[in-house]
Amino acid sequence: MNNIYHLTRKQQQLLDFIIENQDRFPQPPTLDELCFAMGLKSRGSLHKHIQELINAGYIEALNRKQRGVRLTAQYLEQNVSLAEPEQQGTPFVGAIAAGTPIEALENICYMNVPDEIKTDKPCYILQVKGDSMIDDGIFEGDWVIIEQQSHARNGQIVVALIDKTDATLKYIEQYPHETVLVPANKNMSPMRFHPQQVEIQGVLVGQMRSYK
Amino acid sequence: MNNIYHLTRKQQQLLDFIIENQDRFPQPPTLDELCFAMGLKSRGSLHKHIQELINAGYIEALNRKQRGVRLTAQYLEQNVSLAEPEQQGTPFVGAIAAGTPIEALENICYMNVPDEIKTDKPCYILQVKGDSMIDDGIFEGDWVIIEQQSHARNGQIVVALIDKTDATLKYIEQYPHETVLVPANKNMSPMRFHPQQVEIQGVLVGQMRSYK
DNA sequence: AATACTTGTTCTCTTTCTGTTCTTGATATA
DNA sequence: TATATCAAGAACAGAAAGAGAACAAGTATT
Repeated sequence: MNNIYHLTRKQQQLLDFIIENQDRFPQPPTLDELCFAMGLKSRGSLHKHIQELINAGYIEALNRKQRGVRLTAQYLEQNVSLAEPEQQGTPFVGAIAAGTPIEALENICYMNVPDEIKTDKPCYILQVKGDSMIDDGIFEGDWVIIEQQSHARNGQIVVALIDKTDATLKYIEQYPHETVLVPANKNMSPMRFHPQQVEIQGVLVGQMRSYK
Repeated sequence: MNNIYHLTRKQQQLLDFIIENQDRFPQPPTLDELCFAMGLKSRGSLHKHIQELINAGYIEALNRKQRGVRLTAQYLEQNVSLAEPEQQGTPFVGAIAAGTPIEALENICYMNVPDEIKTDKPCYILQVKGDSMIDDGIFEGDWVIIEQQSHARNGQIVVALIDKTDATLKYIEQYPHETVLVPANKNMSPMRFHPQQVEIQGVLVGQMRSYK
């Protein structure tokens, strides 16, 4: 599978198509099916491309076997290794303040957050406005890393959306008949809501601050 | 790829364009596509420039093959190696506590700290023991990112080595006849030293914490 | 097992696309 | 003025791509 083998446009296009649609076919497609799917009228034309992809090592030789168009094992390996380092980082989506909805950034940017302060699951970053969590060492301007999830355990710090309008970062205590959001600020009081009023948008997993 | 070939303005411009827009083309662009993208009307004009870039070693020779304009493998390598100088991350070297020297880790590990909480200059990471900076939101177990330097401005938070034995993280105030290290903890008092006793090992530029 | 059907393979022919070369003229640069 | 740089366009040759026919090997049906 040396890359001295340069694919032509159509060959690349065909390869992309096969890769993207490999799940769509319960079994590997016939040439005719592939033709139809790609808008070609002649198997012969397609076959030439297939042959080149075989030579290039992307798909297995089909040797007259029917429904033989399948990607090479080697290629699949190579492909996952290529696909992995696509991590562009954790999205920094906006600012969160007590009492107002999340201010979304017009253009999301991505930060390279170390694994130590995030999780394997989808995370996003918010910048903190206000000082409702100041006693816990979360200050105005800090970034918080939030794991996206819709439930939480009591005592966790969560991003909570209240009445579908106001987002806030608070400790959460959930009881059958009420949900309490507790700030970490001795000048502020816990807020009590009906459980239906509060929607959890994520759980705090990390925090960071710049002193520059 | 010797630079004895000095590129003309237009050639350089073309090269820059290709480099910047290589993601925009799903496949290497044809001369026509490049013409259109650059606002030219004639392939012939473009071709001469391409030819020079080939001679200069930036672009693969296309030898009548219709596989479009693609950058040389050598050039790409050289380019990424220039752009990303093997950043293995910021070294996490140990823990810092008030009153004892830095506990060095036996094997240093590296973290991928985002640019937002470090600087361009050499930085390292310490884990905080104790609560001498608790009023400033730096808690036990937090990581602090330190820019390595031997001087600081008054009011900055520094890693200070006292009498060449004890390292500590404190605010610093330097006067001609004494240096004061101020904790951010209302239960602790500022400590006063002769300037010779205190050696600055770095300045705080960032902090991060895990809630996992 | 014999049959018809499906599907992969090979071939030729044709059309379209794309890199290459030239010539001409315009504009800048020394 | 002389020179280098650049753009435009025409013309050409080779490459890429598609259509279709004919064949052969596999698969399904009876």
